[in-house]
Order: sequence, then C-alpha cells, then structure tokens
Amino acid sequence: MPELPEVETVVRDLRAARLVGRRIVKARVFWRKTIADPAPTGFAREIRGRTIQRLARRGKFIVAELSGARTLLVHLRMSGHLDVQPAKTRPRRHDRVVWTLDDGRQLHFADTRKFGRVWLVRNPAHVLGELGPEPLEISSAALAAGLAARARQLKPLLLDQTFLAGVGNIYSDEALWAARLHPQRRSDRLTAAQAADLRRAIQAALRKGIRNLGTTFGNGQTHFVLPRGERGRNQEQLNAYGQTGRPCPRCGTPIRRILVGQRSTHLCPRCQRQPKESR
DNA sequence: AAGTGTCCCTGCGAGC
DNA sequence: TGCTCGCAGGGACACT
Repeated sequence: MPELPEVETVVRDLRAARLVGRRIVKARVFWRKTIADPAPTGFAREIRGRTIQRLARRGKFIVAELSGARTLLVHLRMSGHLDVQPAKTRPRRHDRVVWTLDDGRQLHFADTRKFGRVWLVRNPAHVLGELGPEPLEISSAALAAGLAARARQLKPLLLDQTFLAGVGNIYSDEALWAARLHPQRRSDRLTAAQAADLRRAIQAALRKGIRNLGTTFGNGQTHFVLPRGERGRNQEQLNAYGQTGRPCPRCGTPIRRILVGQRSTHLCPRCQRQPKESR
C-alpha cells in the first residue's frame, strides 16, 4: 500500500529514469474509471504533445508538471504501480493507462484493484487543495496546535489526509508504537511532550521508510514494488504493523491487532496503554 | 464535529 | 484439485 515513503521512492525512481524533458506522444486508456478528470477521450487528446517538465510528490500524489500549463496527477491508492517499459512493449493484464514517450519508451500505470486514479488538470489545487501539511515539513508547534484543535482518536486523525498528507496505515502504526501512544488516545489530550514525541516518531518512521525504499508485501501484484521492479526492504524492519502475535521489540509483549475506525491497527498493549479518560 | 457503514475492486489464503 | 468465502485497504460519500 503506497504511502508517503513509497510514493517518494517512485518519484525518485521516475526521475532516475530521465522522464523529465520527454514529450508524451500518445496515451492509451484501458480502464476508463482510472481517469478521474477529464473524460478519457479528452484525457488522451489533451495530454498528447506535452513535455514532462518536473516530477514531484505531494502527500501520496505523484505530480508531473507538463508543458502548456497542465499537471498530471497520479494516486496509486492500493495496488497502483508505475513503471517505464521499452518501446513497443505490449500492454499487460493490469495496465490501465499507457503513455508513449517521444523516445519510444512507455510509462505504464498498472493497477490490479483499479482503485488508482489519474487526473490531467490546469489547476492542481483543484485536486490537492484539501491536503494537510507535509509530515516531514510540519513544525512542532503546528502539529501540536492541530492535535489540540480536534478531539479525534489519534490513528484516524493521522490517516486523515486533510490533517497530514501522506501517512497511511503502516507508518501510522509504526509512529504510534515508537511514540508509545495508544491509537485511540484523544488528540486534544496529549501533553506537549507527547505531541513532540509523536512528530519525531512520524518523521523517523517516514524517513526510515524512504531510506529502505518503501515497504513491500506480497509479490508486487497486489502490493508495492518499485518502478524498476525491485522490492523495498522496510517490511523487514517493522516494529508493530503486521507483527500480530510477535514480541514487541521493546518489551516482548505480543503485538496485538485491533480495529480502529474499520482499519486494522497494530500495537503493543503494554507500551501503548489506553488511559481511562480517553474513552 | 466525530464516528460508522458502504462502496469501489481483485488476489489470495483459509476452509472444506 | 477446485471450489466458495472473507479479508485487505485509501478514500469518497451518506448518514447518525
């Protein structure tokens, strides 16, 4: 499941593939619902001839600035995958959109579960405008103020993209574990020190994910794999996420899995105590 | 305002 | 082996 570190890794990989400066000569859409905006026919027509000028990331969105004041936005959601293929590669089973570049190479958007979305817009704020701050850039004061301004359970709040842009299920569990905070603690009841701990933990978890080239589960068919087909290695270093029943690396208590806001959540019941006043 | 439930999708693992 | 079934999950949306 691509979150901030995985998307950052994809963007860096695409930059390394030297897509910037290439012109898009053709777009083929194999699954219409993948194109969120505009309509699929207009999408193919409007993107043709535009040059990729810059590749960036905002939250979990991949942002490609194109010539002629257009922006291509890609959200991988659950199973989306971008990779660069040689000229004349035939579309594969799960390809939803394929762009052909002026050097013949193709950019493939494959997406097994079809949750991923692609936009071609004049104004990216139309899509990105509601996103909260970048977690790697937010100040301690801003995060503390944001936590205090809401009365939410920590875990759903961290997953709320209008609160912080880019944190998902894996890294929120890892951050809460590192900060020793129960996922259902109320956001407005943290001490200043706990808020500062949480910020450090979020940033450390994300930076570690980026260093490890992301978290890869499964075979890449349903889970994250780098554009060049490599696997990340963060899954080998997780402390809480997916570790149900295994000993907490800090205290040895078995990691427990609970549901919070319909999302599976992993925690150490001893390190991450739920204070009475929070529920 | 915060929380819950439903939907979108498909592959996979469990159970039979 | 081959079947059915339930789960996984980011985000949009309706509803309480």
